[in-house]
Amino acid sequence: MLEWYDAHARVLPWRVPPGSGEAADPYRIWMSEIMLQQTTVVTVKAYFERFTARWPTVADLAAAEDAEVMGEWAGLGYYARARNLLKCARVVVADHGGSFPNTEAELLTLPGIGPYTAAAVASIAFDQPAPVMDGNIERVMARLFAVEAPLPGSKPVLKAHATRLTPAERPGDHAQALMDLGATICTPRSPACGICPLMAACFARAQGIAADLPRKAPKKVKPTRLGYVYVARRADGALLLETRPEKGLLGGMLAFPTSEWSDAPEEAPPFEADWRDTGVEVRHTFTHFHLRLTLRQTEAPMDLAPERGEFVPEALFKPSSLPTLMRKAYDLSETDHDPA
DNA sequence: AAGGCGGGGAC
DNA sequence: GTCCCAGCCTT
Repeated sequence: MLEWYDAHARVLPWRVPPGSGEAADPYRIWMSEIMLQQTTVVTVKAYFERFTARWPTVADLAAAEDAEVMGEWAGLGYYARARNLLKCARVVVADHGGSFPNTEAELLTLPGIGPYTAAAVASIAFDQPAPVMDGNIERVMARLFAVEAPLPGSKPVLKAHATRLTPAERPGDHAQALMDLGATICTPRSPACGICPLMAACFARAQGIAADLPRKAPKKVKPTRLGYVYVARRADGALLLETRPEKGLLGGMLAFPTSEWSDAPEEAPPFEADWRDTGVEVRHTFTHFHLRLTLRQTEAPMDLAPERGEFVPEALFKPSSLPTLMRKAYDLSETDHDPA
């Protein structure tokens, strides 16, 4: 596995090339692992570059304003990660002298760091033989040992296989090798068994069932929820926006006011006005439901003091600081701005 | 143990 | 449209 990795390791912004002798920066490894949770490498790259350029050290990040970090994270999703990222940076500075702890057990106590991330940081940044388990490695183990029991019940068996294979030497490169393999060869559909370095050892390949593994429990159907979203613009271009509550969907993110989201939502405009029915529907799909928001718009008087949210001057408003649902509403709203 | 929690790309 | 992704937290 390590020979294959030395020859084929992907070049990634947070990765130290194998054999370079360079030490990995725990801050950068941690940052990349948080961003990579349930998120593809392609998506993460640009965010990782922006974050590390703006905040080069954990102390820089710990000193940042909450709104700056949430705005920079906008579009990446799973916003609890951004809130925990900042919490974690502040704990590392306040309680660990600005250096990440170097054991799996200590890392596991930090906000936003669970079993996967603790093992990944311990092995990649600190060269400790902590067995790393993620979706890629689960799939590789299920195929390598032809585990036919469905996920998530089979997780303990897959973890046992991964633990047994974790070497004392270069455990971080071993873990990254398995993840690279899962991402490029042992893919969910149409695995490229013909060029796989583990071809000779793989039981699923021998049985011709590689593409059928891992089996998974059937998923639930996503319901559709409805609602209204209210875009109010003043003559000077300022937009009415609010910061959503810390907990829950899009927590801590900038947003246009909306009604409740349900089967039969009631209108809930942020202030009394002649709200135009634009005839536009904003469609978006979250992890567990589809959403359709009817777009309402109005011109707000300059002297209005809203009870919800506040008017953000045009010069201070960055569309890129909105989560994608709200960015869609902004792009679909009728204005003189260029949707491109 | 189960459910909440984003978004984009591949098919 | 569905499935998947370097998962974590709450209940």
